[in-house]
Amino acid sequence: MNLSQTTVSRALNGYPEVSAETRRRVAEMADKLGYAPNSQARRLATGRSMAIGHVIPRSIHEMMNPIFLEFIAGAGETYSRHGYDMMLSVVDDAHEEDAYRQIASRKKADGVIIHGPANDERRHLLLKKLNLPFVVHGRIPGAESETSWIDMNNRRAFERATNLLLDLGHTRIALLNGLEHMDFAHRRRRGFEDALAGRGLSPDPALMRSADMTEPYGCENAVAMLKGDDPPTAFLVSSMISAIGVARGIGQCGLKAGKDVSIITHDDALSFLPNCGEVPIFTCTRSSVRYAGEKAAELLLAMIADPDAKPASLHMDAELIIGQSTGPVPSPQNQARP
Amino acid sequence: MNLSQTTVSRALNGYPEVSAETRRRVAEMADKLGYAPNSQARRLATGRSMAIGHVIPRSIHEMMNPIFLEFIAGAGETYSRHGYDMMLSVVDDAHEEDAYRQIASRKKADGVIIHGPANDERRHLLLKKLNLPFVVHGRIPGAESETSWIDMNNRRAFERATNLLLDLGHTRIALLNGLEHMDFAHRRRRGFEDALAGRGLSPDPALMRSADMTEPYGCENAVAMLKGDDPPTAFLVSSMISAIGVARGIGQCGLKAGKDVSIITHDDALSFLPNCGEVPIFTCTRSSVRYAGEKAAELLLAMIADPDAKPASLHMDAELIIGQSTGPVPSPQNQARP
DNA sequence: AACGAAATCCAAAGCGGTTTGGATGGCCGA
DNA sequence: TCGGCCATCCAAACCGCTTTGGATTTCGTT
Repeated sequence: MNLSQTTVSRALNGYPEVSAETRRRVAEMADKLGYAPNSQARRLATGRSMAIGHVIPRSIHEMMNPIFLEFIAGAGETYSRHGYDMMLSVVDDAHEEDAYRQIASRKKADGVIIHGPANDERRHLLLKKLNLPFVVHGRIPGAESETSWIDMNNRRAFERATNLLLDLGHTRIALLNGLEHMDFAHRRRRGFEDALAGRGLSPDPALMRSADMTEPYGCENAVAMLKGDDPPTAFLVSSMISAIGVARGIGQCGLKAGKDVSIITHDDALSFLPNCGEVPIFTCTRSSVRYAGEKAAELLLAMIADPDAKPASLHMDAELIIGQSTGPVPSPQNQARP
Repeated sequence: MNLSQTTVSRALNGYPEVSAETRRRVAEMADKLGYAPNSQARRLATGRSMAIGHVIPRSIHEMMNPIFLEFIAGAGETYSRHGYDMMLSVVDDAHEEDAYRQIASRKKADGVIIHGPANDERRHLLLKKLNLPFVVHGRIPGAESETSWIDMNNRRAFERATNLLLDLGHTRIALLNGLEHMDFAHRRRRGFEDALAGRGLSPDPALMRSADMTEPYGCENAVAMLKGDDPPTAFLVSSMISAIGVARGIGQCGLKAGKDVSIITHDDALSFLPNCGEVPIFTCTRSSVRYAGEKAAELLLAMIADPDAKPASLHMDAELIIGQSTGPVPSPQNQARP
């Protein structure tokens, strides 16, 4: 070859100061030799780490679940399409701040994604101080205009779902929500309450729960409520997984979902829990969390490419899809009781 | 301060050639200034990337599911405890090889984990050629002794589970397996068949399925089989998620799981699908995939620390846990039919 | 009191790229 | 024929750390 390091670098990186012929030769050689620039060296020289960080606390919370993975899968595709790496840090809850500080001071990533913002979120303040670009998956209450985020309209989705149940004649509607110190769950609850208020109804605390969205959570609470006096005729559930539990609970009580008791769940469109077919099993509000991951990544990469741009955000509406799990409220005399 | 770069580096990295007093001063200063060595520079200088790669194909396969995430969570903890980063690459199926090549040639990671080995696995050959340390989660048939791996005893687990069902009097046992071109599913099937053979029974192809382990997969096949002639009295299922589907299907047929029809499932101990309590919902073979992740990471880090060490492996046995979903085979006259 | 070993610390040379500021040569118009 | 302008290519500086090989100081010994 007998070419300088400069020329090789320029040829490989597509700079114009190199002839087409030379570029071809370089590419050919690199291919034959299996050469690719050492990424550490390149990162050091350019000052960009070409990586996006995701720090996830170790605790077994809602996030550490398939929804999170699906988001990651979406984001990961976008990253690799743009030549970025994805860096995951699984840390002790107490060291979450440290993790961000390390990413910033050691320049481990060019930006991060904030997962699962809480009602009293503070991570964004730290990240601003650290001057680390970030995008929020969800929204930070009170900081909507000064941060970049992507979120679905949780309030509206649950308002619409509740209205559907009300239209079907249900008035005793139970809400099995996620942890309400998380922003998304908080909004869903507001949507639920707003819809009830719109019909002059007030929510019954006995029919509202907030916890990690496991399967048994759905089952146990469904059974408890259905066996209580004045049981609900419908359930509004925050996750497919819990909804499956609710369905099981309904079955345990000798009732039939979609007939004796209605269910509407939120469906994150998880790959291993398909809820489709001609008539999906569950009536649901659906929003692909994988798509959210893709978009969040795009947003973040754009921010990194143009640091002076204003914060951007994407607000998506969930679809309301009718499935087999909803029906009109049964007339009292037909209403089976355990 | 007025200390040389050399001294600072040594102080921070715990080398002995620096006095305790100086080390203290350096640490203090670093803390006050929020200084931490740039990781790219360090990686370049040391030649070690201090990262472990996980490449996951984009396709929606069994891996891209909560089980994978749980493994990741376990491994991630171990990594961060040892100062390693975790690098995830989500790539197009066709580019999986490229991804490994890049990791090796650009020195993006010091080692990788192979997920979901197939019956005709080849990735390990490439990695050997690339001289990239790796650990297999699962086993590569025919390469057990020359690779490092961690696996549960799939064959034995399903053999024991099948024997339990046989002991309860079941002879019509259905197997809803994962994709059998994957090693783990292949082994589970062998366990199932071995147990049957041990009692002089031969498996009925009409009662065996192999597919992605979704919820509907469980439900649809359970319904189809139960409505067929000569239906099974028990199901052996490869995943909790599908098992939930099976339970739903059984309910749809007007039968009761654990009474009319038995279910044993494999339980990966996923956080959002707890199957415990005094008497777990499902009788299961259980093995924590999160623990597997921790151990795999430890194995790999050890390999990296001592490249000359022989391949090591960890073979774990699953627990067989009795839950509510199994019972003796119902006598023919009591056997409800849809 | 002189000497060698041990304890500390430092200057400078990598690590493997990117980028800056020129050098070189071919081709054009005057 | 010659100066000027591109089009190409190159030498060297730099990115921020680790590590090598020495220099300097301290201290126990004889």
